[in-house]
Formats: sequence, structure tokens, C-alpha cells
Amino acid sequence: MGEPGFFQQVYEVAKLIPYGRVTSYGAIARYLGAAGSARMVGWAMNGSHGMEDVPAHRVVNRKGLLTGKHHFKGTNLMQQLLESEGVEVVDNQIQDFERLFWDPNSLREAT
DNA sequence: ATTCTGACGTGGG
DNA sequence: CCCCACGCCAGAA
Repeated sequence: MGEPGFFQQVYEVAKLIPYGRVTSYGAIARYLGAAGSARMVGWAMNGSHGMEDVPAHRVVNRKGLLTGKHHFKGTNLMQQLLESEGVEVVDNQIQDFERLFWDPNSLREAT
């Protein structure tokens, strides 16, 4: 079971994203040691469709833009999910992105 | 087997 | 701040 595939890794990390928080593809990629392969994270999320355990809507690009919103069922489903969690989104741009940004690498530091 | 794409990131101007 | 070009590597055709 738990095959540590790249996709599975991405899913596991995405599940760790706290409620009302967001992170970037690059942050996850770097956490997996695949810094530079941020594209793969997004590609992996492609297979996350149907996985409610994987909050793909909490994963955005490094600008805090909802680049992948077009891949959700609804055109603005991603934004709705984020706003549902208290994340303010305007014109596909997350407000206070730096404040809501959550870096998975912070897990390793564990204070 | 090859070729292209892709929900990104970084660097340079 | 913005825009352009390159790199990255796994999956799909």
C-alpha cells in the first residue's frame, strides 16, 4: 500500500495543509526534495480529482494566484472553497497570501 | 521507442 | 513592479 510515489507524496503533503491556509506547488516540491519540479506537483494534483482528502484548492502558485481553478469542476469552485474557509480571493488572487501561506517545510523544523 | 504538454519557479533585463 | 526565456521531469498520445 503506501507506495512512496511522487504523486502519493504530494497527496500526503496536501492533506497536511491546515484549514484556511494555502501553500504553493514549489513549496511542496521542495519539501519532497524535488525543488524545480514544481510542475510535477501540479500534474500530480491532476490525479487528485475525486480525492476529497486532498484539498487541491489550497494549493496555488507562488504568486497566490488560483492558476488551477480552471481545472476544477466549476469555473470558480476553487475560489468558493477557499472563501468557504475564510480565505479572501479577488480576481483569482488570494488576499494576504503571505499571511495565509503555509510552508510544509515548517514541519521539519518542528520549532 | 520518441515527442509534447503542463495546476511552476527562478533568473535576467 | 512587469515581461521574457529556460529548466524541470513525469505522464499521455
